[in-house]
Amino acid sequence: MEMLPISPAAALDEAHPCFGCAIRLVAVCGVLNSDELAEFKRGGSDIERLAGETIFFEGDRATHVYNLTSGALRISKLLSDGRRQIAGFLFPGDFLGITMEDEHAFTAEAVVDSTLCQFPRARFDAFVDTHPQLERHLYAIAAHELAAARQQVVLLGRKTATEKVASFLLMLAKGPACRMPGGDEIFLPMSRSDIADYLGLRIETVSRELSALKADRLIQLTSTHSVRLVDRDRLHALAEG
Amino acid sequence: MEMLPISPAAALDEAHPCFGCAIRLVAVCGVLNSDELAEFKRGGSDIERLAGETIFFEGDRATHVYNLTSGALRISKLLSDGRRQIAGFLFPGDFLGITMEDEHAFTAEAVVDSTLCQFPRARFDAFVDTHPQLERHLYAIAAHELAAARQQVVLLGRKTATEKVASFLLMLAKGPACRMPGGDEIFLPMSRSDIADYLGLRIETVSRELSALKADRLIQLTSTHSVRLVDRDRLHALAEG
DNA sequence: CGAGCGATTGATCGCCATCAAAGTGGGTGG
DNA sequence: CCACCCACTTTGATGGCGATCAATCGCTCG
Repeated sequence: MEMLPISPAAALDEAHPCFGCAIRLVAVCGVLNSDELAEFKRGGSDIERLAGETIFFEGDRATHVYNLTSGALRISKLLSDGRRQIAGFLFPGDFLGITMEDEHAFTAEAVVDSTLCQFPRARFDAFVDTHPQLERHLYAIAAHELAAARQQVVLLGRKTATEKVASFLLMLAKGPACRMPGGDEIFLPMSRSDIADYLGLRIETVSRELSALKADRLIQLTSTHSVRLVDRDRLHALAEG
Repeated sequence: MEMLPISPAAALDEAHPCFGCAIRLVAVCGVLNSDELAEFKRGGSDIERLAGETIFFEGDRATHVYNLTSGALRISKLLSDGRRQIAGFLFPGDFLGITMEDEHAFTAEAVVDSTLCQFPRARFDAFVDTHPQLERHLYAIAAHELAAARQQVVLLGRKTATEKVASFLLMLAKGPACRMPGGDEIFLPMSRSDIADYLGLRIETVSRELSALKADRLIQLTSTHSVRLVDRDRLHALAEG
């Protein structure tokens, strides 16, 4: 997910409800000025979810929209026999709730302890109606998510297990959310099971592919939840077939 | 793809450039009134593409947006070794060109002889800026495409070949574009190769699965490009695992 | 230190890909 | 009008990648 074009937000007074919000500059609210932001924020509330807890289930009425402020989420869908597909991960600054349907088509859960900024959908829609730049921004967000979803379609439809895992690591490395302080190390907040269900594989296969990349000196497994990318060029070559 | 909520468009004078446009009521331009539509149309032009011809290639600069007026399109991506994934099909009324990038990420080609309404992107964007209801509509379109792409993610990541083919047939049956005059028959404008590349399968597998569904009396293959859905309930049961 | 869960590694299986060949149908030219 | 051609589709035989079944490892927490 790339940085969206954002109009510069004004500095906020310390008393402003969004003062100190780590994601204000990249999130959907980043296009609002100080007064607009204050009005916007009054319509919402902060909520927390521990790792594994649910924001909403598929089939739930889509009563709210959300902005992820810290942590990580997964959006997933279950088939009747328990097979699960994860359609995406969300990181701080990401917007949750793009839909035109009454009911959510996917379940949203916290991958790790997370905090969100929550808004009733009706109020959010009304606010958007009066702020065209927000409407524009929402369209840009939807377009980005569409591009990401179609990339995942290519990955799932035509890539091998090795290519899938290499692509996944490079995708995380590209976004700012999973980069670790040092240079080439990335943080994997999600479990092997989450990775497998995102890539359309089983956990054993993910584990084997990671081990194989390690054996080939393309990566180092610095811990179960962190990976160092040793040779990005060869990783890219692998990822694109 | 479901019908979007459309404000009723006024009847058009016979001299109006969009008079007789078969898709005006469902397309992106459907939210415009007669005068707006005339202004909109002046910025665009009609183009034709024969079956197999390209609208744009992945990597091309995204200079235009399009509205499909007749025929069918596929949007696809090639891996370096020639593997192809089709990310979606477009039918009359569908909008082509949702992207925030300079370059198209996918190739768009005509599945059958097609006609499109073409607009320079800059002019289109300017027009959208002055017509908020159009912006809204674009957002709704993007949200729908996102939902469709994520459905395809689930299909590609977790469904079996049988489930994929059953889901595909039901998807086409749901949209109005492929329904044939009679009740349960649907028209498949695309080749087996297109179907295979959409479902992440090979053409032999698609053919075998269709034959198996026929043998099980769930469908009839009325011709290579048409299928009669005999037992939708069992088809649904198959499609959802 | 032991329990328990997630991750890794190993052995075997099955679905779908691949390789191969025959069938089908639409279009062209004789 | 008919015969041929070529591309697409269907059907058949075999193989490989990733799933499944199974066992061990290793970390965290009580």
